[in-house]
Amino acid sequence: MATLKDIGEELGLSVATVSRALNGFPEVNAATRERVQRTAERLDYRPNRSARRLVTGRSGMVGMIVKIGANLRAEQTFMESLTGLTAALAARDVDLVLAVDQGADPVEAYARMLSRDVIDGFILNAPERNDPRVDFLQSRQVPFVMHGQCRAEAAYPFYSIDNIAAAAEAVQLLVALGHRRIAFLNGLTRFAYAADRRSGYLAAMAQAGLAVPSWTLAEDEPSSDYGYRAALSLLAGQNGPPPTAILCASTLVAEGVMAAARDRGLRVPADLSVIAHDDALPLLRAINFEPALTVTRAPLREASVPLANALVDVIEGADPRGLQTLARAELIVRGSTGPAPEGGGPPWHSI
Amino acid sequence: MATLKDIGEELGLSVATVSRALNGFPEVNAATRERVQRTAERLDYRPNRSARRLVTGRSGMVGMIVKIGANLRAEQTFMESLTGLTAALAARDVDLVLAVDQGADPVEAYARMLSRDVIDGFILNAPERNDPRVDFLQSRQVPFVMHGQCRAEAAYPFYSIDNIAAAAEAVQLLVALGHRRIAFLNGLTRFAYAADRRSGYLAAMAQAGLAVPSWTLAEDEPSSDYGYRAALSLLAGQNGPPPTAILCASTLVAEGVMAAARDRGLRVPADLSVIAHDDALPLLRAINFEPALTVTRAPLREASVPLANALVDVIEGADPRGLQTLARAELIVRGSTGPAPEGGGPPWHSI
DNA sequence: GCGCATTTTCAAAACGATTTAAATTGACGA
DNA sequence: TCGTCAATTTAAATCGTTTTGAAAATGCGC
Repeated sequence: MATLKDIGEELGLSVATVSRALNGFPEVNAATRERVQRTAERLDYRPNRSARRLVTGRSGMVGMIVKIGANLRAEQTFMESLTGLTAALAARDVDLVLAVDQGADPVEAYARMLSRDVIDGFILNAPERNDPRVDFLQSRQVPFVMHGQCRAEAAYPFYSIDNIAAAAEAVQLLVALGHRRIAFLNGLTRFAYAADRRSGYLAAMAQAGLAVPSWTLAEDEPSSDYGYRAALSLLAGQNGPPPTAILCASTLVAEGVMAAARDRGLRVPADLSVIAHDDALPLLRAINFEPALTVTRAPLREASVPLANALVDVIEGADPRGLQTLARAELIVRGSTGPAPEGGGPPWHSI
Repeated sequence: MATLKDIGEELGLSVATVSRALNGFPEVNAATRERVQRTAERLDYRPNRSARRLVTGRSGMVGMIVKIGANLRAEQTFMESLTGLTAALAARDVDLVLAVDQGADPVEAYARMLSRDVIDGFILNAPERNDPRVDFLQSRQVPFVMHGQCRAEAAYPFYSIDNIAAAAEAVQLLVALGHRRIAFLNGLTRFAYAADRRSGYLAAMAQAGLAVPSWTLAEDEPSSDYGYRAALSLLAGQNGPPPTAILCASTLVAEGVMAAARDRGLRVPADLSVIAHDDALPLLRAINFEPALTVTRAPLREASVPLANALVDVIEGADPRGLQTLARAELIVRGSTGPAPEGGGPPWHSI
């Protein structure tokens, strides 16, 4: 393996100059830099990370911890994130070290990884409200980037979509189509994304002057099964008149809802409109639904590059406040939403 | 952060002695070692990994590459492996670097990771027959450990279960129960595990003098859906008399088979015996089947510790031939297997 | 008390990068 | 000719460990 010394000897230069030339320092002669770069290329030079780390204190590795659960969805979205992240990090010359957490304590896995002393920073995902990992890492002064939370006062970099707006826009579309009874099969509100969507849904409903009885706002692990069961229960109308539109936490949930509608002999969108949030996972595509699914679309993979760059930047000392992105989900109207049947019927009453 | 020098100064010893004392070299006085260890403990000394690596030339990181596909099963088993592996590697002071491969070339992702020059070795899983990764890594002299293949002449460490024996034992159990028409819904035989099970199944059938028409030996991605469709087709008996027993590649496949039996009004095990191989994944447990599923059981997670240790050993220069484990699957007889109906009926004829 | 083997310890040299402080150029004006 | 200044380059220190070769300390037999 070629070293700086090898390059220096080859060209009759000191390692210091070679190091500077390769790291883009301004005080090196343009011609010299050119020669150094060419030789480095020819010798297939690659810096020894241990040596670099020994002196800079950085390792070029960031950590990510997977919280393992029984639900497939988390694994799927995790895989999708992973794919993009490893590529985006590699472009910044950083590797991803992975660990799996199966414990009860949410910060223990982070502490363990930190104690191994090879990590420059972390990528956090699936944040809960007041996520304890944030306090922990901040108290230890460990750089990290958050995927999925957008607290305005946050002192750390994040990338998230505007879940409040996404849910609100979905509701507004349905309201414009004449719907008055719009149910929401949300994700678990202990997670920030679901809590935000809940806010957006409630705000938009309130703005349209529509009541939201508690039984029309469900929450659960967003699975197809959940969508099916919850929709059946809603459409049975035991607690009140059934919704004319259902807003779904994910395309998986929508899949279940569509199945439930079919089983009850309802047509989509004539009898029931269905709209979902779409992470654009490859497995279950909204356009393949029958009818094609109306969604608020925000591809998960688009987060990879901003997240990777933000983390590397903040590790290199950048101001986190310049590294906070709040992306918008795109509303894509397809065949699963339509005008409310019979003018939408009467709205629900509050309980 | 305390260093060797700190400890040395505290005790009036040289760093060399301190280093030796902590690393268990025999030539250091027992009393000195004791003193050093106590001081190290007190100062909360932890070796600087970069410094150590700089001199040993190793990084303390091993790589693993996930082949991404559309099938959930791979992700699930991958997650299960990951959990155990990261823990087992951590016990040997090694971290796991992960990358995701979505390309067509099976070795490209390995080459890319190697070129980043931070990896001491690899963990390979899901080997195919004559897996090209083996040749590639051997030609580059990169240490690796293989999960799931057991070639006797292999010059690398591996951990695998005896898939030939597992399939054979399952067949033998069914034969002992009087079954003559035993179908096999195998996994994809381009993978080593499925090729081995196929051999075991065919050998055991031949030994029992039972014919195996080609349509009774299916292969596919082992999903519940595949089990359902394949079982329906088998039980319809278009190609010949239906099997009285079905051997399944996984519990997922068995789930589909059970559903198909139910839909055709067949009772398990009175009309149809079902047996599966069980990786003991947490999601779908064989005892929760109705009736409880007879299986050849080999928990995936039991591979983690042997794999991690074998890899670290071979990186440290151990002879790979001492690091090859062929584990046995445990045959667990539960309610889904029983005596063949009507004495098993006539065997199939060869085609 | 001496020589000699055996423990035990030490100083110094790696490892390969970054970075500080100093030295070397060459150009220019005085 | 000399000094000054800027532009480049360099030697050397540094990071914290492992390891080599040598030195010191110890124990033993005589």
